[in-house]
Amino acid sequence: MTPRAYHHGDLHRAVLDAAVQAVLEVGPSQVSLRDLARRAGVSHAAPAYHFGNKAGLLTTLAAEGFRMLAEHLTEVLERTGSFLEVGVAYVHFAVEHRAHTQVMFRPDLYDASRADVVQARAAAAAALSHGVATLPPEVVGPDPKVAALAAWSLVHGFADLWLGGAISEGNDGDLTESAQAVARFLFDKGTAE
Amino acid sequence: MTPRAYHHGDLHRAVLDAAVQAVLEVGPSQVSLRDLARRAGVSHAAPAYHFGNKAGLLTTLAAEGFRMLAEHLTEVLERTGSFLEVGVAYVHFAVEHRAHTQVMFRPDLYDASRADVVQARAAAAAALSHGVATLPPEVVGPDPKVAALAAWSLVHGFADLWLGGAISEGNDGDLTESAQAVARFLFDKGTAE
DNA sequence: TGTACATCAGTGAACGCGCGTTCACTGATGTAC
DNA sequence: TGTACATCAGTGAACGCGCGTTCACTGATGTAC
Repeated sequence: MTPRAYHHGDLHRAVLDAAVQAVLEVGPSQVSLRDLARRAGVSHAAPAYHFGNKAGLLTTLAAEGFRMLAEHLTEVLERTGSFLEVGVAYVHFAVEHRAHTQVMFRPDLYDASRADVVQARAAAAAALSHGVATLPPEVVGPDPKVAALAAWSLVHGFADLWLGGAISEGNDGDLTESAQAVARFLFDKGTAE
Repeated sequence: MTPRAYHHGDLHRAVLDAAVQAVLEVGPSQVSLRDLARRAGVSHAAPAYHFGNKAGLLTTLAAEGFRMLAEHLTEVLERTGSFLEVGVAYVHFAVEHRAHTQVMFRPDLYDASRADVVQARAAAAAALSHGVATLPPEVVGPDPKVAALAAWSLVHGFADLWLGGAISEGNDGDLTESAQAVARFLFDKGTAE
């Protein structure tokens, strides 16, 4: 009943949501503030009011993404206690929050040194490391750092290849299954068969 | 002594080289034909003459990248016979040919269905698969496809994280060493310790 | 309950810019005879 | 060796466009008294 109030209510959020949609449609580098304003139904100058400029907007989106990822991984680890599940959760996150992920790992598009990004990103990395730390020693091997790095590389690479369309071909469909199989390949050395 | 001949000689190559440089400096999505023309010292319309349009230029660059990658991996496999070396070579390629790699795995920027890209890309995938096929059965496991996918995910993810600046922090410097350690983590299950 | 005032949220016109693409053109090169 | 002609490679002016950003503004909201 108030179709176009002067005050939007939560334009901050609306612009971010529009950005997610726009990233999915035109890619993270083609997003324009004017387009987001159009999508949100406000004047073209409004987004700049909330985010300063384009980089500011994408920085906020990246920080949000890392925060969500950290929470997601932590939740899965606490609930399942399985690092395999955490790996699969990483892949799921990337696919389900494709837009955020695409921005997060393209730091040339935003200000990667902004405090909120740095913090959220560290939290996500910590969640992964905590997961690795729960694995039995014979799986982790002599250097936990290497194991963590391998785990991160594996799930990140899998997600990136999937998102880039490089995987789907030979592999028919089911993402979870593929992700699990690949993660198992890495981490089921000494554990139960 | 012929500072500005009307005919460049090999403008095709010169524009591609300029594109590599430009990608390194401003990112693959910010490359503009006019900038490449400037870098190559020709009129702004010249690049379009050779590549049709911007997408055509990037498509050519992607195809060239996949071709080089396929050759590189094949060469290393034949020379060393070690799949571990192939994995490390993949990472090296991504780092040494950062510009090509960045374009190759951003198919929204180019025409991924063009024949030369499809072919070169298949060749690179085949080289990786051949590598996996040479591993002892107890390492590959029951499903060679999964092993190949895991291998690709691992090296690709490692390279992507490295390029994105996500790795260098905790890990001090030496790329080859890190890449080897990570690849060994994946593939030294049953093999010699 | 009412009024004055500060602050917040969003507007819309204007700017200057670099871009992709088109197009008629021109200079250089190659080929046929 | 010379000439005519076709083709190739690159030019430069022009077009229209969407963009980021600035800025004076205005409408709505919140607060002090």
